[in-house]
Amino acid sequence: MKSEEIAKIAGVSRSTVSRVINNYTNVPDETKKKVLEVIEKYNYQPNTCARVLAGKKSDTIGLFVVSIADAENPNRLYKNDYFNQFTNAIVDCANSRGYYVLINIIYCESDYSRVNEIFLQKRIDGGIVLGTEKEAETLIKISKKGCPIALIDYDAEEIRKNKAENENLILVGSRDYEGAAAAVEYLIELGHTDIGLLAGRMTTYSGRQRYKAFFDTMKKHNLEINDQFVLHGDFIKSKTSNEVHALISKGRLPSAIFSSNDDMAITAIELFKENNIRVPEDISIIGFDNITLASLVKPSLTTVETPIFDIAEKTVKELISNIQKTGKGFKSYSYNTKMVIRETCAKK
Amino acid sequence: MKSEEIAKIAGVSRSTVSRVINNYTNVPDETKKKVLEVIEKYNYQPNTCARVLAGKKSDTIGLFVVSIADAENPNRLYKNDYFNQFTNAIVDCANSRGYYVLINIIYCESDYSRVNEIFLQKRIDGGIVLGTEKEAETLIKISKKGCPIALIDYDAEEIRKNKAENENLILVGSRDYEGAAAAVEYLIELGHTDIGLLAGRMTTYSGRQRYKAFFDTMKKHNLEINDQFVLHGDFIKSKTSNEVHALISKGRLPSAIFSSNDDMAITAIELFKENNIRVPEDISIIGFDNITLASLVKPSLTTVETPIFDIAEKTVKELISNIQKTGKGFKSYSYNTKMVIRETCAKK
DNA sequence: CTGAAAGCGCTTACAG
DNA sequence: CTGAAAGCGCTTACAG
Repeated sequence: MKSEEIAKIAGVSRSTVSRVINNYTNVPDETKKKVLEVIEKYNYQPNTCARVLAGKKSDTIGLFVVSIADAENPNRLYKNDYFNQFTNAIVDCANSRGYYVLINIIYCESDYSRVNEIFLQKRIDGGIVLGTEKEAETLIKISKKGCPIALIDYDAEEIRKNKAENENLILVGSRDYEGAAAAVEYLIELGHTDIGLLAGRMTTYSGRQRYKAFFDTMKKHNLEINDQFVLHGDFIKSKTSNEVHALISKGRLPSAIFSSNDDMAITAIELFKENNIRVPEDISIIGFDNITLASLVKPSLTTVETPIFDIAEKTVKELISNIQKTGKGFKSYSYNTKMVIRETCAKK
Repeated sequence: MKSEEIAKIAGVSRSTVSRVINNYTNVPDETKKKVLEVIEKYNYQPNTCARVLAGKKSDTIGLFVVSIADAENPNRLYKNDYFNQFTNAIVDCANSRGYYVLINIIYCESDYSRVNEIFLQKRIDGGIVLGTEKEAETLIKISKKGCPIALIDYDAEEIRKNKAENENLILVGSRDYEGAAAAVEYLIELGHTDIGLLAGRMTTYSGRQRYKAFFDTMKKHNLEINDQFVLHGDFIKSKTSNEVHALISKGRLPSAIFSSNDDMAITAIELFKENNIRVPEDISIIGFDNITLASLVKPSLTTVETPIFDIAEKTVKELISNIQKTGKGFKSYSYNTKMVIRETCAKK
């Protein structure tokens, strides 16, 4: 069924059918009603490709999820709760605004070229990149060519520096520095002085912010940091296991650990338990993100909540506004985090 | 950049450029090389919509995830680990075979019309429906019109009955009846005779199979079933809480419970713990699915593993083969489940 | 207010 | 082996 057939049945021209579909104001109610009835009756849906080719938008957003999981794990992303929540929230928000979501997983640097390809193929009106802060230059270049792009968890300051003129770039994230600082302050308030760090991946903005906040806060309180207690988990389960194992085998432990995300915190807690190190009696630990799992593990994880749903919603909303040119220009938004106190931290 | 410009630069016609792109065999190597060089140099990507309009496939698969989560939860799907794993596996498999995935969340019956709409809009070449076994008739009707559709976790027998002539339908699932029967057998072997059931949603195939297997296996061993011990959690957390609460308040408990999925099992365990009922000392519990969480909760959950990745991979593979017409006809595949013994079941 | 016509960027018989 | 041309199903100036 195509618009021409609808036109014939309704006794009008294709132009008029098109005007009705596209909500032109200069179609008399009667004509409109007649056409809509036929459309309804035959369950007609305009061919999206023909519309796009004729100049309409595709109403499709590309979601590019950058996997940071272990390369050796064949199912990779597959188990990352944090990304899953984001993905669902984004799909949900987009769908409810009448947008379709084309989802892509990016495993390696060369996969970034897909972002550009998909834009060039005219498959999408805009893109959201979620994950490690890689290839920012590539993405900025694409956005400068007129493709609206939203970046989640990228360093706004860094990008703003010389890209302020960019009209198609949106940055959304959370104030992780403040969140991480609050977490460390909390441990200090509990009386801890010998605090360790489970650091995230330095190629991510959040990884760096949480790292920096840890050192700054410790310094602010004149607390020394034992190099042995700075573990590089890189947001990866296997690396975290290795690092925590190494720590345990050295014999001496900090009295508390700030972990740059929940996944690593949970991995660490598992290992501590296996080695008869009690949490929080022997060691306190605080995570970051408040993933679903955080409230379900035992002991439940004290953590800092990232407002995933708010971030996702804002990202979708602003991206759509850029696509429709209702709002333009470089935009950057940052959301507050929130401490969620549960069972893994005790007084020293 | 369009094919005509590439043609001009390469000194050939649009037709030839198109032939190169579409891998026609009758293009001499030299011509092919020349054209490919220009395409490469200018980073040309053909406009997908123009290709589709001219008769090509869109190389896009629609993924329709049916949410069964609590209606009152605004984030709904958002927290369902089981679906997330499926989604990721499907995207992963499709991407690696050169297919794009358009993802949609279906919340209510009326959302099913979107499946048809998206096909009619020519946005997708095929669709995968994942979730509760609703609206099978609607979906079968769509597939009969020539749209390849794959259904995950639908009742093959039921559909096969009078639809064997359907060329575009694929069913993939797991042998849940056998898996559930094995789980109940396991509890019986441990010496349990007073076994309860946490039943899933009866509108799902897996919900019914797991339910039926429980009753059949109990009967096979001449074990009585106490009506009070049959709880209807419907795969929903809040309903499960209510049912388990009611059971606990009645005072008498079964010595073991077969739960139709891990989510409900984990919810139940939480409640038992809150009421000082020890798992597995006071009550044994076995789940189904082996979601990520199952190995992480304490005590870790004994369960029956559904081979999510295998199912996803097979679904994508067969759907693509139907799209490309390399393999045709009604197809139905079923995968074996596997017991994963952990810590939540003890001898009676 | 509305129709005829051009055009979007491809692919593919068709003819040579 | 290859180009000119028709056609895919829309939208939108243009003219009336």
